[in-house]
Amino acid sequence: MTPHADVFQDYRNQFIAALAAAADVPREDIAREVKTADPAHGDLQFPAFSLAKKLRKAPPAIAADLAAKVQVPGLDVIPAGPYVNARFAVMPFSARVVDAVRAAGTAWGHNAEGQGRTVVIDYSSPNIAKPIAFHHIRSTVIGHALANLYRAGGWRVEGINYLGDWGKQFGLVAVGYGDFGDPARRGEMAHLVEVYVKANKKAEADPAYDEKARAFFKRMEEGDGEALKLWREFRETSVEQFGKVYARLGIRFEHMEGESFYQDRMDAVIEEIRRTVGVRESDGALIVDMPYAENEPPVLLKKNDGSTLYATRDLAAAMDRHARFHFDRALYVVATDQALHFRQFFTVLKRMGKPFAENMVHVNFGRVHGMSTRAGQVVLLTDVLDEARARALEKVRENAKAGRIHTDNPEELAEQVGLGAVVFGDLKNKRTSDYEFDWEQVLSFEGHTGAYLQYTHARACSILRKGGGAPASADAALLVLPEEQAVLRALAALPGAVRQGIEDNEPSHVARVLLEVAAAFSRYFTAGNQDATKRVLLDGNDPLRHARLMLTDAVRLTLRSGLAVLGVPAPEYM
RNA sequence: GCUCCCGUAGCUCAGUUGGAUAGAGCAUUGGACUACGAAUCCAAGGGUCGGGCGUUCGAAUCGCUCCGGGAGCGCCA
Repeated sequence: MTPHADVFQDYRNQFIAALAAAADVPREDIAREVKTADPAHGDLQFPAFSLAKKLRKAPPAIAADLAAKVQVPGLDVIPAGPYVNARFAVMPFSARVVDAVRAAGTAWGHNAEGQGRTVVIDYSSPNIAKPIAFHHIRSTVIGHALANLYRAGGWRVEGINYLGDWGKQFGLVAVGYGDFGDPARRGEMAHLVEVYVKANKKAEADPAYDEKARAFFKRMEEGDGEALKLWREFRETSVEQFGKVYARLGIRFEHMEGESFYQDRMDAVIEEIRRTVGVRESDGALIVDMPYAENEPPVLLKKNDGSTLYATRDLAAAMDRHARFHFDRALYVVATDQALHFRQFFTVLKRMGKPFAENMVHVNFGRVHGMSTRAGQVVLLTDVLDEARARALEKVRENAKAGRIHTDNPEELAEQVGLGAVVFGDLKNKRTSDYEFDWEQVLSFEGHTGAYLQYTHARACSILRKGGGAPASADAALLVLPEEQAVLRALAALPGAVRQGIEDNEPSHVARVLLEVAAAFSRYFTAGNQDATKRVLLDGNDPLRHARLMLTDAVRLTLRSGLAVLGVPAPEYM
């Protein structure tokens, strides 16, 4: 990784430096204003309005003046009204992009800025014994992509699956098991979920039943052997099931933990809070004694029966994680619903005098709406993945029959395509926006979907196979077609998307760039249908053929690299 | 009721943190396979950026307000 692999950023920095020197103002004043331009105008634009007051001149005059002074090799600078526009000259731009991509290979887009820093990412973290519905895909897939993203940024990543394996919901399952349980289906996750749903419903209607569940959990906290034995068994069943889904998604956590991990530290944590912030009793419960906004609920550490709550366990876990990993950043990939909890939880840590609380972030995401179910039940994640695989398989068979593809393992390919559709479907939008669940949309392989990226990647691979692979060297100066220049610009955007993705904890930045790459390359290779001179695989030993193969290889590498970050498989045939 | 988030094409969403004529996909209509594989591409129609007021050279983006939707608001996680 050379420090200047981000070609786009290099040009931008040079443009800024030249403008600052020409206008005799601090670089920061210019840097704020320089944007990527509409392709019709160029690659970079600087609106001169902000200098008008300082220089006491009209913006168009400033732009004209600056344009005359700014000289950067490889950058064509043109004044246009109040704007100073700049366009990358075909050379050296083309050569720099192609060289950078091929030097980095499948690590294209990566950087080393996080070197020596550690991020802890709490993601997926399902609640054991609660329904594992489709919406769990969000924390899992976003967290996984973030883990990959930070690794691509040079960070040390400690991914933690922090199971919700402690709390009243276990009491509900245990008590409910007596009434609704089927011993023959004892080891089935789906059965546990059924029991939970029924017990939860009953508890909502009957306070006495809820009380029984609470009492069971209290027994767990007191170390009751029989209660813990049942808990251990249910936990085991759930973890086993989760493992299958994670394997399918290609996810491996550095740490598999759970709230139960901290049960024996509750007293010490509460004692520390008592010493630093203060605690007090309220309606029989133990709460953190600090100012609360009107209408804001207090942070509860213990219920009136003495058992603990998740806030208490989260506090213990946070301190433990900092002690273990000395993190520079800690992410909690959890739905927006829990915003209040995290705000309070971080506030308590700050009041306890923990500076690391400043580096903790609630990476929130929106809800999944409209989960209209087929049989009136929750939509399970595995159901969606199965359905996606089934639909992809139809398409694979169809294409194989038509002679378009040859694969010796249609099932595996279908699984990859189905997975790509579901995973990418979740990651392509900003994580904070709500998610509209729609079978047709989630399972779609047409348009700008996961399959689109995979297809484009497979096509690039196909062209390379037919063309005898990527050449050792070629002349990038020959890549003068507008279609080729558009592809190059898309490729050059990946490093910026990775950096921005880390800054915003937002995988969709990478997803968007990949769509741009695929769209630009798709336009390019279908242009060859109409106009044979635009094809990659020209006859003979044409230098242009070499240059285009090299470009195709760069596309292939960019898609592979980006898809890997998103956790989407990239098959070579499709 | 209070707090926070959201409202952009018929539908699902982008919109470079205040910059030039608001963009994609789906759906609709028309077109491109004897072709580097059509899970693709091209074209067309479709917009008072929820309404109003304001801030300034400039607003989908910032502020105020109204309308509409969502979430959270003590012993669940």
